[in-house]
Amino acid sequence: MISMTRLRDDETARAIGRALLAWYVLHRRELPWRQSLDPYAVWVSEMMLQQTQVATVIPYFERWMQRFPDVATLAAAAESDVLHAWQGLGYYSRARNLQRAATRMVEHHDGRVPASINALRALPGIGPYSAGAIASIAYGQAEPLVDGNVNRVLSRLFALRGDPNRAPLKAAIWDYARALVSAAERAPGDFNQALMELGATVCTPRAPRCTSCPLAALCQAKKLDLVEQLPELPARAKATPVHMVAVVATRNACVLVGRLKADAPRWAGMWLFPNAEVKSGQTPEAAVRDVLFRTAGLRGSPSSIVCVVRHSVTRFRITLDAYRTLEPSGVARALSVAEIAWKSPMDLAALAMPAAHRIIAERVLSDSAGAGGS
DNA sequence: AAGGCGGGGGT
DNA sequence: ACCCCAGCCTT
Repeated sequence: MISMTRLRDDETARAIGRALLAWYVLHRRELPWRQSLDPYAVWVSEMMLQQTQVATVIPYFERWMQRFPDVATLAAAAESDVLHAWQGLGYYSRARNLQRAATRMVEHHDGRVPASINALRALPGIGPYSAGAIASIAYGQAEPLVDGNVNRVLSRLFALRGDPNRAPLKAAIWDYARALVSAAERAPGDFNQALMELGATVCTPRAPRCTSCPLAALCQAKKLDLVEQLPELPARAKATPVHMVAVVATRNACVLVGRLKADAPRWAGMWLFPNAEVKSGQTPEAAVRDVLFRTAGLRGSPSSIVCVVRHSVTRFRITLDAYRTLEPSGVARALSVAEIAWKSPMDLAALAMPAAHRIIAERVLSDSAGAGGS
């Protein structure tokens, strides 16, 4: 492998920069957030791209920029609007952090996205990666960044053994990234984007396209036939199956939904159908009755299945059975939620719901439209 | 249906 | 320096 001391003042770093930038000019994808270097747009796109792929992000980004075109608009927005705009992207703390950071920018940074790494790092939701991305892409500073793509590209390029997400290799990769971006000082933002673009489109996790790679001649993993072995990421734990039920309680052509409390561990402030895990030894029907009573104080039993939603989140593979419960008895009260409401299926569209519950809501709407039309 | 991917925050 | 996080896409 090429040592850091060699790389720092070596022609190798400049050769890598030249080859990568020449490739990037020809192969960069035209993406909405690349049309301007507005720091706000760069920041929003980076937050959206953190755990979500480019193709998914594009329509969200465009809607977001229409709805919240600048820091001040975002800071002043209602949280429910922010969550609604983020709905479907997942990991909703990203959206809440975005708005919290916007508020701080209004209070402490003259309503602008700060440029210094330290000021960026102090903002909620901005860690080492995002700070480097904003500083280099939006402000042209020679700051490094390391994400999953960079881990993979540099692990291969320099044939680095070990887990890139753990010390000591983690620190070494940041050092390599810093040395490389410093050697590409004329265009640090483009260099960093080129590194990630290469990882996303050529130096892919599986079946990398080495024959199309501008760095193939310099790649130590290719030379040593280690491309498929690197990076050395640990195997993930297997997903745990979880069985859950959701209740679609109906009354007067409306359905019952609850808004989670602000301190809920996840989906805080969002709207969900009453739901609970089916504990071992418990029947789904019992789980439905139980959660309907504990959430809203209503008594009722499931009559039919609305739909079954299968989705995976982190290390859980969830099967969510949605049960229709007709005319439950009692007056709905917000017991374990911040607010409980009967909504017409059409009105559900205005609420911020996580993806699995949005699927149920869409099904409820299409069922009700079918019933009304027949 | 199963497997793969990831940056930030909290401890 | 860990561990955890409640999604989506590809195979």
